[in-house]
Amino acid sequence: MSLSIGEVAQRSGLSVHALRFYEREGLFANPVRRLSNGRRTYYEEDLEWLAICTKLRSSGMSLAMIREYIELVRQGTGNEHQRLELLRRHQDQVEAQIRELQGTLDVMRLKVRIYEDHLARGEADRLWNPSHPDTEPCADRVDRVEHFCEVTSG
Amino acid sequence: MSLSIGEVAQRSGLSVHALRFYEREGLFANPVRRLSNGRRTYYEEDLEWLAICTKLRSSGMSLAMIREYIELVRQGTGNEHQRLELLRRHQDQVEAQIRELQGTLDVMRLKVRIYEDHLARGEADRLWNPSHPDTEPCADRVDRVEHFCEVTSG
DNA sequence: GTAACTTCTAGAGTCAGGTCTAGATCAACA
DNA sequence: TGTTGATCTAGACCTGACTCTAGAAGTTAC
Repeated sequence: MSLSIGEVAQRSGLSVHALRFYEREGLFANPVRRLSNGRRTYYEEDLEWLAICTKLRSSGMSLAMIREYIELVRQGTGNEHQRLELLRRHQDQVEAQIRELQGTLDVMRLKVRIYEDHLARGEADRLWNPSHPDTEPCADRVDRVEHFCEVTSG
Repeated sequence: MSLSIGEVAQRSGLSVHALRFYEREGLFANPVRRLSNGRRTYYEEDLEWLAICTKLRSSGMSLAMIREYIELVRQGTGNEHQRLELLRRHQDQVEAQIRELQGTLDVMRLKVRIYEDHLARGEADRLWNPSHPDTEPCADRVDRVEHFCEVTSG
């Protein structure tokens, strides 16, 4: 029921280096236990917490914020308001991030479509009329100003 | 119609340091022009590109990828397939990131709700029955295993 | 018993993406 | 004419989140 650092690394997806680093940084809920020979030994609940931890990390929560949270947890009951506030703060950040990404995504989809159309036309042009007059005079400028201007004005 | 580095910094939101850094890193579409006294001078199109650039950055596109893109643009027409592929690659990344964030968000919303309920009950308890038997025996464990377990199993 | 493997600690190195400093030049104003 | 203030270059420094190294010691398999 107890795991070595290597096993935890495998199961959590974190490196042994990262596990030691997280410990130094105070990111474990409980102090990591040692065997009599000095080696670290982990339990199921450590893995559970690490899973949460990496989930929060992947949503962009900083190690500092995770430490803040786990410190509140370590203090025990009575600070739930603070924990709630902390989670809400990150939730707001994540929501803002999603909105931002959605915005960029819309623009990129448009851009991709324009390239696709351009290529389709370009290939057709080459088949029918190699020196088509509508060909862009300066790909660079068209690229930035026409194809991407929605970014700047949106 | 031409702008100093300070003006560009103000309008783009990037620092003068960052602008010089971006230039060194080859992130400008055109080489930045200089006045006779050696000072940089920028044009509208540089601002437009910087706006695009920061949009892409804010969606997590690395400077390396932006450079890759702008290098294709600089090469002129003929590599639209590569540009398209590059944009699609990033689009996929952004989509994956959004899905990931949505997942974390769902979990956090649940967590927040649990804290809210807990606080509501906790306060009610305190009013009616200060030593309510349902009170959690170990906030720490409950916190990790009960409240957050959806993270590990979802 | 010895080779191969894992772990330990302290501390150095890495990478991205900037940020800041020093010392010089240049411009604007009273 | 002196004083701000903006800019220049080269290069050092910073932060966050690891990652790696060296040297020692314990573990496992044959």
